[in-house]
Amino acid sequence: MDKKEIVNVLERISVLLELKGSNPFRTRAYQNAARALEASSISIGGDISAKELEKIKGIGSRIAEQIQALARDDDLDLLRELAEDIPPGVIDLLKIPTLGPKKIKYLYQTLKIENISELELACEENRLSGLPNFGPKTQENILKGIQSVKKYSGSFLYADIYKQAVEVLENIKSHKLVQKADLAGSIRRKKEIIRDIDMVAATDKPQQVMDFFLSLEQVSDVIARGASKSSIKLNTGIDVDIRAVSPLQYPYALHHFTGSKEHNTAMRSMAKKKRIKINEYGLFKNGTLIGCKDEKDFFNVFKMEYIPPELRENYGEIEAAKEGRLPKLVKKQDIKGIFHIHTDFSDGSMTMLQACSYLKGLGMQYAGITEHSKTAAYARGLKEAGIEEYFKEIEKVEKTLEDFTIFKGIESDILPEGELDYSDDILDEFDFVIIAIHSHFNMQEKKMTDRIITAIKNRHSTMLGHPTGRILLARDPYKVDIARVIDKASEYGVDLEINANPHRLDLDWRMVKYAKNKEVKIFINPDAHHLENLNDYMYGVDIARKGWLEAKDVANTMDRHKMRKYLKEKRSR
DNA sequence: GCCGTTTTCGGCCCGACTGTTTTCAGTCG
Repeated sequence: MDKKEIVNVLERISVLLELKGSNPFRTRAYQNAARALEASSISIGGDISAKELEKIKGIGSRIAEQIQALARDDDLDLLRELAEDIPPGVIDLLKIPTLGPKKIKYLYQTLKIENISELELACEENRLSGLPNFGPKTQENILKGIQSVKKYSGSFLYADIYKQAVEVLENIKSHKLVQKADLAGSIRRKKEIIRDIDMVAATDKPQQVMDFFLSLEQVSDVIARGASKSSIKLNTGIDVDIRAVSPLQYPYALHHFTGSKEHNTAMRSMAKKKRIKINEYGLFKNGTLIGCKDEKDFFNVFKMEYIPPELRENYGEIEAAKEGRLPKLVKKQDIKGIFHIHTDFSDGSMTMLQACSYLKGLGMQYAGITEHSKTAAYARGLKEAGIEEYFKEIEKVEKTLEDFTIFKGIESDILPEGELDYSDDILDEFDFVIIAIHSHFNMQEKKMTDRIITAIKNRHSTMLGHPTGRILLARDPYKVDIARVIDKASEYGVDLEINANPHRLDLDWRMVKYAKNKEVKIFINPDAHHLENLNDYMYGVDIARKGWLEAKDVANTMDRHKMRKYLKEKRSR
């Protein structure tokens, strides 16, 4: 089993233990271990040593052994035993809001409810109402929850809901009693998938702000209404939570509601050792508030650097902030040029001139045009005969634009055996080559990994495009040992792409950090087919930041002269 | 199950809201 699968197993054990009602701290130990393993840069092979694993904080002797067993045999007695006790459908019940492990366990034991459909039927037949601690309201809420899960997946793409979030936020800000308001939660942390929108408002009259919030025209349902905290469902299906606090409490509340839960837990635990209590209202030493005017002050109380929201995942940011070694995260302004652009030469809708003029208008210095290669017939991939015309067009457009460089590129398919689909002679003519998988997704992991590594070894390869092939909320990544791919990319001097298309955001930020540790450079590319997609590179910058990247880690922060030299050196390796 | 400036046992983050109760457990973030 590879690292990612082992992380999944540990998370699964945690969920199963929770459903069994085991010691909650044991449950959390597995969760923590999963995160710790995921965040570590350790490489997992069949011969991984327990000692090596135990060095990771959060992994003790017992779990180290279990990870060893998983890496070696793909098997674990504990998991098998737990899975025998609990049918797979029961785990799905956790997706239903208002339903947690305790209630699920009870329903499973008393009513033998094993999946969502059975639960729905039981609610409709009024079998829940009347059970101890279950009343008519609970039953109704569960039914509502099931409908919501069925109708919406319960998850949303960041790009799809960001606008709605800002719209609601602007509404809140417009209220005369609101002094300050910000987005918080996963959207502020720039997670690729968002389950709900969180915001915090500073006001001296929380009740009036709550009333205003609940009366917004986008509200389709009120989930909770409290004196300082409320939740609503928007008519687009996503929930919004808002918290109103006094202006004095605002920085603490903003930190609290930005999370993540794991970051907060670790911060509180750390604070507690210094006899400081953290809650959403403040930092308290012996019951006395430690004043902070903003989040920067907040971290400063613990002699920590300010931790940007993107990094607050308890992936090592707390230790790094204490030691003053947080990265200076890459910014949108650092990006000097854009690669991975499809024009109407293959399956794009814009002309080359439109794309490049637009980028120049954004202040960019260069573009790397990449049409699909010939195997991608569905996308009108370039046949050998069309390449000369393609180059001529590039040269023509380049001449019309002053101080702007266009690099001649191709997105070359990686064929099933790992070969590229043009001859060496032809590949030699391009300034750069993005290698990528577009077919034969269903391969065994080893075969897929070897296929990609074979392509990485090709001296023409500049970078690996959308490295795992995932489509968020739609298609799983193909089976690939991405850590091994990154190791080989590092060895052979091939870069990796963060595909910034909001449906992809591939490479995943967790692995971006891994790539950084392996000194693999990253290109942030929009994979644009339409003019408006060219701006998507900004989502890629968010992901790069979330993966701890600095400007020097991102290839397309180079100016156009350095980039030309860089690409040339890559070709001659 | 993990961990240690309260160290090898005894803790393990903190609070709001809901729905069920009649003082609180469960869920959520």
